[in-house]
Amino acid sequence: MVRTRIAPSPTGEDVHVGTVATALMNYAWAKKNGGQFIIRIEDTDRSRMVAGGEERMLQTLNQLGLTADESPLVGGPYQPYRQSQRLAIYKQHAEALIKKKQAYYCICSPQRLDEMRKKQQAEKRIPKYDRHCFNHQAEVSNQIKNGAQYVIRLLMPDREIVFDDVVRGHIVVHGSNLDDQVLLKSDGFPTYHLAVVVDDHLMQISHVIRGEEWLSSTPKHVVLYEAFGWELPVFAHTSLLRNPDKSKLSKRKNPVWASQYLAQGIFSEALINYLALMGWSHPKGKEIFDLQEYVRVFDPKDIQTSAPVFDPVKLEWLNGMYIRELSIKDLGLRITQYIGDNYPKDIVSQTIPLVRERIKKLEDYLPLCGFFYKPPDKYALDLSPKKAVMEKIYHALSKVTDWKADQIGAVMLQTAQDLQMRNGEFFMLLRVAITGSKISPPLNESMEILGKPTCLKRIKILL
RNA sequence: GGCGCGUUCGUCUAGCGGCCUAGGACGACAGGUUCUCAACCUGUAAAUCAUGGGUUCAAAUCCCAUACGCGUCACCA
Repeated sequence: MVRTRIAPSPTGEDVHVGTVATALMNYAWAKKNGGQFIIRIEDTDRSRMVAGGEERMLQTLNQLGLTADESPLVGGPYQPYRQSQRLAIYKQHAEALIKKKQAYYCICSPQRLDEMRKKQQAEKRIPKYDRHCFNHQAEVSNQIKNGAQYVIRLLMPDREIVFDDVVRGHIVVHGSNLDDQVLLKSDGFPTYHLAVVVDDHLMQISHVIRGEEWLSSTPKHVVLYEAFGWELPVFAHTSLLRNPDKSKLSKRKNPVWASQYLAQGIFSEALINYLALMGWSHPKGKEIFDLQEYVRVFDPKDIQTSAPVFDPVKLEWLNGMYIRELSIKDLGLRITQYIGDNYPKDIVSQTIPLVRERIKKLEDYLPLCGFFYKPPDKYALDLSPKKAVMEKIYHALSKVTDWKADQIGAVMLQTAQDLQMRNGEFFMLLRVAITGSKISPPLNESMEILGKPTCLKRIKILL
């Protein structure tokens, strides 16, 4: 049985696009194999919690179509799915490790640890816990009996730790390079390392697909699995998304919350499609495909080892492709939903065929089409020296009886000829007069939609 | 600094020892179309496959070293 999970921390405003990328792979692998995809909230760091972060994260993931079979929202056979509600389980497991002599109590104060590390660094040694408490266990248990605060540390074995990663291959790290990791904090909360191993095992997770940032701590997790006598899951460590300067994707250099892209009017299908292309490629070289198709062909073995740069330009191109694939009706629905109810629906729907090839995200609609709903408040060209031209246009237009794009076009062409103006120049003046902008949807069609009275009014005001 | 991972056009990538004088896509540029902008079509530039050594009849592909980048070294995840 394939069971995958993502284990995000609610330490941000929303779900990070990197988390979406790994969620996508986990989701696909579970679905491809008829298994389950689980969302577990890792809220063991109370100081970094962001209020409302969990709700927004879960909601955005849903919106993206990555719905979990088991989660804090829908529950499941291994609930609770929020680590803060599983404290007793971690404590019990940490203590079991003490009994097995694979972990020990430690009562060192933060100050002592701090001084120790400073000293080690000054001596250019690797900062590592010096096992002071391990070497004074009788004394330590005495103090704990008297109410001293304690943590539980893993006794890191002095041997090679090996495991296989689907993406990275065979990995060997020596235990002497690893610290005696704290498993249980003095506030009774587990650290990530304990909680992730205990939960992944208890929740029967078969494949751990997660970001590369976890690769260096995986040996610790392997030690834990072995200490508990549990079977290892399959590990696959994926590359991290990066900023253009190759640093880890960060807020400072890019929008990182998935909802920020959705808010621009990027479709969730396009975001998913784009993210799928980060560090993976379709076996047939396809660039555009839906989630279902991705599920069908995805395999963790095909994940790339190098870290891709997240490029919003290509995302926007992709979204443009999705926009153009939509029917006029469906795009109209999406745009209406995006811009809200303050715009007359009949006008909106008439403008859709004019903009479908011209926008890359829904956010682009209003800047391009605002003139349909209100007259220009400024003009991209100074039209005051062109009153004679406007006069001609006004008279020609007022004689049009059948207010249709081709009629308007014919009359305007004739007017340009009469004025002995080049078409380009003539239509540019007209365009700016009607829309205020040098860039607009096709003019004749736009004027048809605007209607004769409105167009005449917009010319007249310039006379 | 220790440990780990990585390195193919600006970017996403194909490539799995001969099909590679390295293919596709985005972007850029040029042209076509055109009343603008797009869309669409055609074309161009763009990668000494990080560098240096090996292995082999043959290497982008296998091995080693170096450089560079990234990650990680917390009672954060």
